[in-house]
Amino acid sequence: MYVRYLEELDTQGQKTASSDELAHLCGTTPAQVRKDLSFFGSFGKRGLGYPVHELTAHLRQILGLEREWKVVIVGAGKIGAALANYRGFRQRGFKIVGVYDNDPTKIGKPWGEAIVHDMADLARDIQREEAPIAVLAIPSDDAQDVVDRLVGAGIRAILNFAPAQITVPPHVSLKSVNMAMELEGLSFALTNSLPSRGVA
Amino acid sequence: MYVRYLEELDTQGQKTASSDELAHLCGTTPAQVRKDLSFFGSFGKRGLGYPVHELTAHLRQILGLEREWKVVIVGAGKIGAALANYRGFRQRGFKIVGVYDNDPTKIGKPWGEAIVHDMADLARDIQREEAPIAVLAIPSDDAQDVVDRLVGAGIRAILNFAPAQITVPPHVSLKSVNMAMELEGLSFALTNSLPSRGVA
DNA sequence: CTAACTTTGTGAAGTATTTCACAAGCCACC
DNA sequence: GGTGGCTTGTGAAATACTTCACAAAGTTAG
Repeated sequence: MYVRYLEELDTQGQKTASSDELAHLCGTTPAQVRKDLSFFGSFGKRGLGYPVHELTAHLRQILGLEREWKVVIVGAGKIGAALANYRGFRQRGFKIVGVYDNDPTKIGKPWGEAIVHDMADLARDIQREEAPIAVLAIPSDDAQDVVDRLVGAGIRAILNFAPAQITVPPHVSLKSVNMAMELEGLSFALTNSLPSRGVA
Repeated sequence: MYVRYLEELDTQGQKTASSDELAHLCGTTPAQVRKDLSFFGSFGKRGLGYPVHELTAHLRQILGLEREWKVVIVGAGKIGAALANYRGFRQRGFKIVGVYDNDPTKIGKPWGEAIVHDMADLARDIQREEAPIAVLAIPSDDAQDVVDRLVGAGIRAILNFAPAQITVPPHVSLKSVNMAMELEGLSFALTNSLPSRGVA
């Protein structure tokens, strides 16, 4: 989050930013900003704030954003399509090296800049391309099966959009995004008139 | 999360579930399950566990999932398309009452079961339909503008997919999902060989 | 009915996270 | 070069969250 806003400030030509300013941008508190950043090092100058450009570079380094990550998308449905075309991924250094599906009517068809590959080739291609990250956009029922195959092929991280509980071995990182559950969280907030922080 | 798995158990005809069983399903601990549930009431029977069907109903009540929520989707791009067609929303009681865009080449065109409406009508329709929830799938640059208009029209909750920082008044609930940021989290985990919980 | 076994609900203990508050450092101006 | 006004970095305090551990309550079997 800090990287996002620091890059914006950098583009605008701002040289330094105080913890107070970053806190307002990110919807948190100045103390939180200072604690967070101090965890990784001592980047700021007292009386002045944090050097925007330099701090951005430091954080990008820490987050591993200086390199390009190869990503495969599994599932050529609507969500897969949205993700494959999402410019934000490419902009931020994630290169989509393949889209996979097991639907024979989709395999071989063009798909944006790429074509849809057969899921049967997934394991081979992951190893050949050394793609460490997979984005999962398939129905829940198949999710764990596909994950097991990905893990077997040596995948190291998975971003899961299927609304299913999934398990992976400890050396594989997993993040799940469940859109219906996000809406249900809002339903709870509406039902119980929870105050919002006003920021997200 | 509990609702999701309880519904599954209910469908399978299971009458009761222990905190231990729920914990395994949800990737947490039995103590956590008991604490979470006890926050809302005392639902379980000692020696037996929680009554699956009854607990589901209780939780759905608490979460406000017993009613139907009307939802508008703003932005008829790829992400909007994926969301509009996402069956999970409808299945879980969220009814999409309209899709809006400001692109003249899209307005009036069919869009799944609905047609794309002009964003100019958004405020009027929200008031007429009394749709309390909006899903935002538009470019970041326009996000805050559109949010302000939604708030002005009386929207009460917003699920935002634009990678932008957005502010709303305290009476409006806001949740943001930033897909690139999720990937960046995985990048950090890979770069730093963080162990995963193995579950999500 | 009793005894052995389960499982909840919950204070208390243990961790983790956030906020406070202030010394120390840096800049700018005179 | 000294002084005043900012702002960081960070221990300590406060708060939040998770886990422990066990009495109480229910179930099952004989």
